[in-house]
Amino acid sequence: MTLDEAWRILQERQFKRTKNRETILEFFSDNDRYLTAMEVRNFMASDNPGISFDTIYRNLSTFSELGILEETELNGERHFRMQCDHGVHHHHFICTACGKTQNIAHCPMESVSVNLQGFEVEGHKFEIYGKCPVCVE
Amino acid sequence: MTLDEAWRILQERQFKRTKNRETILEFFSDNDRYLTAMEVRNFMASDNPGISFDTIYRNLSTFSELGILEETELNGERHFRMQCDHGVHHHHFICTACGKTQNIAHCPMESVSVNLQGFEVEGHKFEIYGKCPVCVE
DNA sequence: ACTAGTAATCGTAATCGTTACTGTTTACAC
DNA sequence: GTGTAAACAGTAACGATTACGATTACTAGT
Repeated sequence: MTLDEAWRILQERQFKRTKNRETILEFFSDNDRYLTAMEVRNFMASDNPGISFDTIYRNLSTFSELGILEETELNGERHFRMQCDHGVHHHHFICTACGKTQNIAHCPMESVSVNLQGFEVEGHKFEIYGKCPVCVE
Repeated sequence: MTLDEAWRILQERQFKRTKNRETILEFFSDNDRYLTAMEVRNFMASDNPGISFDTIYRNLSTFSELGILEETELNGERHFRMQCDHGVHHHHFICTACGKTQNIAHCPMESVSVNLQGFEVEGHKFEIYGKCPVCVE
């Protein structure tokens, strides 16, 4: 997901172009990994110390709903990253040290349907956790 | 995991047999599904209204560490259930309405190693969410 | 450009789930 | 029974998230 694509989506849905949204999107665009709300806040605080939690969480949730960001939960904390691969279904290896991800093309759902007659599947989560080559020492 | 097995593990490790632990374990034994700390608390409050959060979370964490309970995180809340299948590796379908689970024998890790040279894998999570046959309407 | 209307924001407080602290009580070995 | 460490109750603190009233700023329409 590029910045241009993100803004196109926002404009289509009549969301306004504000300085805060620009800053948030640039931050995600420059950091290709999972980030917490607090990391976003700390980054934004450098040129806007009074930034509100309301603003951050509201925008992160909006971006996530629009498919601009993808979201996961690690250790009880929401993490966000720029949507990758233009919405093609995929999973992630996630580095527990730096948040960097590696795409996993294989989706396990193809192999499990046999077990689930009568069940209504709404979603699934497949994530691998560990250290990326940079963080492994 | 039966009550007897749980108590055997606890006695091996010198944990004391207390009324609170009995109540907690019975609750999990009688409810074959994922439960929250709050559900445990509400159940215990019926005969012990002054039950402390400390007691509940400490015991749930202990049981989880000992492999008596298994634990997952759903919507930012820790959920616990009695360990099933005697520790054999497996995954779950989890009903988002009632917390009931269905075992998934297939583990996707067998199919992904090719992507992860140089990565140090520490763990993984594969869960399917939806409605069980009882909760589907 | 000006203004109105509404979306977005700030500042702060409230909420939720969880963890931590301090005496007091209890289980269990001797 | 007695001693001792574990477990507990009661409560406060904590971190992440959500909510709210008042203010500001985008954008469309004139």
